[in-house]
Amino acid sequence: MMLLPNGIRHLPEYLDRPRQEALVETIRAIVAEAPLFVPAMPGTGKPMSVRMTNCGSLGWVTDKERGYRYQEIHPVTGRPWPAIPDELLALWQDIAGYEKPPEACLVNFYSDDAKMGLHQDRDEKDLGAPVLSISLGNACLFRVGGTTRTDRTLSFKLSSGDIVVLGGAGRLCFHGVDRIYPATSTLLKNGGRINLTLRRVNP
DNA sequence: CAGTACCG
DNA sequence: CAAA
Repeated sequence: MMLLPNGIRHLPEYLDRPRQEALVETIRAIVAEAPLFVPAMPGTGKPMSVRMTNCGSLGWVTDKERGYRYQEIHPVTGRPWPAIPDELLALWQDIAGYEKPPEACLVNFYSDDAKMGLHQDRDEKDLGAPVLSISLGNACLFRVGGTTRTDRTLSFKLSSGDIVVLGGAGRLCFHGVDRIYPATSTLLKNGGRINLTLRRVNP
């Protein structure tokens, strides 16, 4: 386990290849039920480069008019999100060290040219629970900073099967994805990267 | 500002 | 507003 500044935990190769493959199949089923959508920035409506969907009782969404929020239904289909699969609930039990289960699992799909700007996860009412992030597919350059945007940042590579835990002092740290490294994994036949983010929303 | 322009 |  790699301990980074602010107590952020990096668990390299936490998931072996068979577990990664099983997760990808599970995600395929979720995406079939809750299709990927293009999120838009609040105010400007500028589309983000990632596509996303969710599973869980709540999903994180954003659009021009209403901005960042959690809601119970898919913004395009209007249906409830699929349930969080047992394998992810088990992962949370094993790693998060938090009594209540996650309510939201954000599924972000990064094409090989997608990025995610530095941001904080601060839309959850329960900031005591950690945020658990799972990487699948092509590697990425991940960047983490401190709790203000101007704090110095540290960049490192995340590979398929890696898990990052933002908890404790690191819960509100700025973080983002600067680039995807194309063709660095054979897990996803069509390339790209999937990130799963498990979060507890309500105390 | 979960975004991006610009410059060196 | 800053890193890359």
